[in-house]
Amino acid sequence: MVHDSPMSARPATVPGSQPPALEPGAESVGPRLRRLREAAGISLSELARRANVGKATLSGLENGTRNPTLDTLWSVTAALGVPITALLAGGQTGVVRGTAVEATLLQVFDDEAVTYELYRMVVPPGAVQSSPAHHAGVTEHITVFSGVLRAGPADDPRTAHPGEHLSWQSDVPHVYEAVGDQPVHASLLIRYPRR
Amino acid sequence: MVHDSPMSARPATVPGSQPPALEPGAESVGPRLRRLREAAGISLSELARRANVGKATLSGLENGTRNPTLDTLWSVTAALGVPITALLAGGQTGVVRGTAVEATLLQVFDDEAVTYELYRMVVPPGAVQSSPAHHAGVTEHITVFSGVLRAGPADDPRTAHPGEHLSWQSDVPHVYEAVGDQPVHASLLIRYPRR
DNA sequence: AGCGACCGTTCCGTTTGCGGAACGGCAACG
DNA sequence: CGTTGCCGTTCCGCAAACGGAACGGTCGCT
Repeated sequence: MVHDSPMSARPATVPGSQPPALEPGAESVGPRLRRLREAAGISLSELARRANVGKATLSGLENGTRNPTLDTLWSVTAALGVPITALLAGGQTGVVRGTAVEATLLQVFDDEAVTYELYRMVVPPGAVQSSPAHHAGVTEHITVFSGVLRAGPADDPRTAHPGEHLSWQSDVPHVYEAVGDQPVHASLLIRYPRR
Repeated sequence: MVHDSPMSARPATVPGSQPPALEPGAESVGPRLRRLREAAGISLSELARRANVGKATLSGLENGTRNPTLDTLWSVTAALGVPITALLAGGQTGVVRGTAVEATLLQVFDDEAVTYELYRMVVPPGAVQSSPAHHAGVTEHITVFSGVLRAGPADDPRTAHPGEHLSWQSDVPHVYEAVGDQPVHASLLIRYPRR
């Protein structure tokens, strides 16, 4: 079930989400494609030829007047020799904001009986983030990049310095807090055993 | 930051690249979407409702009988709260293959004085991967997803079960090995303090 | 100048992805 | 039982993305 995101706030997938025209990240696809093509030093016509797509398609894609098909994206990025994520990454990662932390969803792993969500987390100094209990069996794993983090179960938090690791069962309320006046950068891995 | 990707080489952009039907990675989008949706614990109809797409679209998408529009992909992944790359990634990231392990570079973090490389690692059973010493100060952090891993300094490896964590100083030769006959899936975080 | 090659855009008929409305299947109720 | 509710699939008219063929513009060359 909707494994609650770490900060309990869902990424605002507003129920009545009505994309008015184009998605936020979509409009950047055109410019990005154009830059990639020009970096490869080939013309629009040439790329269209190599990718086996129409020049009209490519033109419209670069100018943002078309809503390309996945096939088209595969063809174009393959012909450019870049991963398809080069056009799509970064724009719309799931960002979760709590009162004190900001976490960006980087990857989701689905293994046989477990789902892992990997976040990149920043905890600014001067505030404490409390997070309610998750479902039973959920564990969190943090590796600190920089700063000093105090985190864990609300009644028994622990401290980690850069390069160190923390993990705990998150079926109880837990907290995150930056120690000192430096923000904490860390990776957060949440493990959800599939019920 | 411009962390040069480890494999900056162009993937050969075959001149006569003629994609016959569907691209190699495209066929995996359907199953991946289905698993993400089921991991979120919601029905097809429910996801269609939240994403403002037709059930027909979603059904066809999961079964691989449609060639979705970028708009559709944005809507669906946004409603799931995952980055769009969760459906598309994996095709062309930097893959590092050793004699026994295969690691996919997911992210590079450059913080003030440290660089982190985050890998997704698979260790097949029946072989031992030896890795030479890195520079001083380099540490490795592993979280096991599935399988049982035995890894660490060559003279003192330790064992980790699913959900458990290992870390060690990797300035000495170290090893990775799957215990039992199941492959090990894990995340590997390597920390390089900037000299 | 004229000519040819190529550029990127626009027009247009065909193809196809799109959402809405059915459909059958299944489980939970009265 | 019949009814209700939701599931996932299939049918279908419509909007739109598609490739091919024009188009005007800008270079080199004769």
